[in-house]
Amino acid sequence: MSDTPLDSFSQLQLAEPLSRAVADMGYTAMTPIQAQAIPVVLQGRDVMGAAQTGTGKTAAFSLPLLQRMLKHENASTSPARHPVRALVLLPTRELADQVAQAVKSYAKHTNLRSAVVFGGMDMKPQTLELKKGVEILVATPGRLLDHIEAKNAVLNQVEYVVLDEADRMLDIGFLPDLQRILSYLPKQRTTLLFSATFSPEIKRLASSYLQDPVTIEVARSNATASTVEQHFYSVNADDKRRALHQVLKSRGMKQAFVFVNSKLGCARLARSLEKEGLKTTALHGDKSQDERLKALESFKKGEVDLLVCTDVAARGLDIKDVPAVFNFDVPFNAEDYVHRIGRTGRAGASGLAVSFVAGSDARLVADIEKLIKTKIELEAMEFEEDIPKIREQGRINDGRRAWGGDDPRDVLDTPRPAPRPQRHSAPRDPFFDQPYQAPAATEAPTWEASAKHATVRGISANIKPKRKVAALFKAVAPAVTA
DNA sequence: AAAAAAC
Repeated sequence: MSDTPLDSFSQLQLAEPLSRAVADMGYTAMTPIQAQAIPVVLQGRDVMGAAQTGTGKTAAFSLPLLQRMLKHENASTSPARHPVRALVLLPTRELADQVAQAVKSYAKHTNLRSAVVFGGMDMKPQTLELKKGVEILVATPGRLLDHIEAKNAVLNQVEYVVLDEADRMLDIGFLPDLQRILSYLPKQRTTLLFSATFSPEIKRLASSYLQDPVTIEVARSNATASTVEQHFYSVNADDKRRALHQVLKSRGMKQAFVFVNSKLGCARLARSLEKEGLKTTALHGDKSQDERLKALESFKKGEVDLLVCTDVAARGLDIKDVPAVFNFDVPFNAEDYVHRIGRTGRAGASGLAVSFVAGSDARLVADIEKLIKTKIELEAMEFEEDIPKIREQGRINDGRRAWGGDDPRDVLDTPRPAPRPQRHSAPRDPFFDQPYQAPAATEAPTWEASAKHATVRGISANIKPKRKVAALFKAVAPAVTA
């Protein structure tokens, strides 16, 4: 190989059917991960590849694999005319679907066949395709094991394995299935791991699955794209929905991902945002696969503006031109923050990532700060509808609690009165079923009340417009962790 | 604290 780095696909001298496919897609220049990974994979080496979200990892492994499969005919004397030679594993069904489509388009001028199998869909059509024979199989782990055990998929000829979102595939929830799948594969093979995030522990674990790997790290692993503008607003849990409305309006944003930590919370939020007049759909793992694919499709087509979702949508989904990502809840894992906000600002586009931070999220925000090695400034959210009121009363403090935390009684462990039993059948969840209504001016909390709240936890009642996470954490942590 | 992945 020459010492000058390659930067265009034409320099790779890919087989004609592949360079034609690349040209069809309008690609000319390679991204850094592609420029570095493709030549290494072409040499047949194992790879652990880390690159920021949205920088073309799929092409970085698909193209050289296809190239090698074209150049090196399967020499085995297997009775199967089309044994599975390459296996690509992914942690979610939607992602498997997406990667399968990409592989298909790169392979469209070749004779290589590909198929995708994932759960939630009828086994039969997948079985038929597998029986016809495919060289490239894209799959999620559970359904693949079903097919292996039903002898629909025979993997003893596999030459290449790709674990996309590798750190997720190696985490505790997936590892048992993954190990079982790998036990069906030949020991002698090429293994490729790709992700935007690799923790040191995962790197160590990963290396036990690789033979003499080449580590490729484009930018720092765990880095967020520099084109994404990130904000963290300290918002009372009850104010998150109107904060969402306000940011969308003030930034003139139309489409956005809205991430929520639980499936139930996801369904509820989607429902109330819909009632509040936003075109919304929900994507989470309690929906049928049919509904999941439909939700994603309608978001892609722009039929809905908001995709309210759980972390099922955090990784890999490549939807063009989504301008914003909201973390309605701060994610439990800092890695997921990197992946979530990676849904915007893809392929060099600009993007906005807004996270709503409640008081009990201080630790999570500190974790994110550490992972992305970036100082996070917590910002106060000023609501437009409150500004006249604030002026009129001649105060800057609008009476909201100094940190957007849970009820202070929770923190202080004060017993609360039991909720009144409902006499009549009430809506299942009054809070989420009601559209947000601005409180009447007379109901505005007094300054005294706010000062009392604030002194209770030792934070100045005068909210500074920007506060550091560290300060917040220091103030809140003892009470929360106690 | 949850989600994801098989029926």
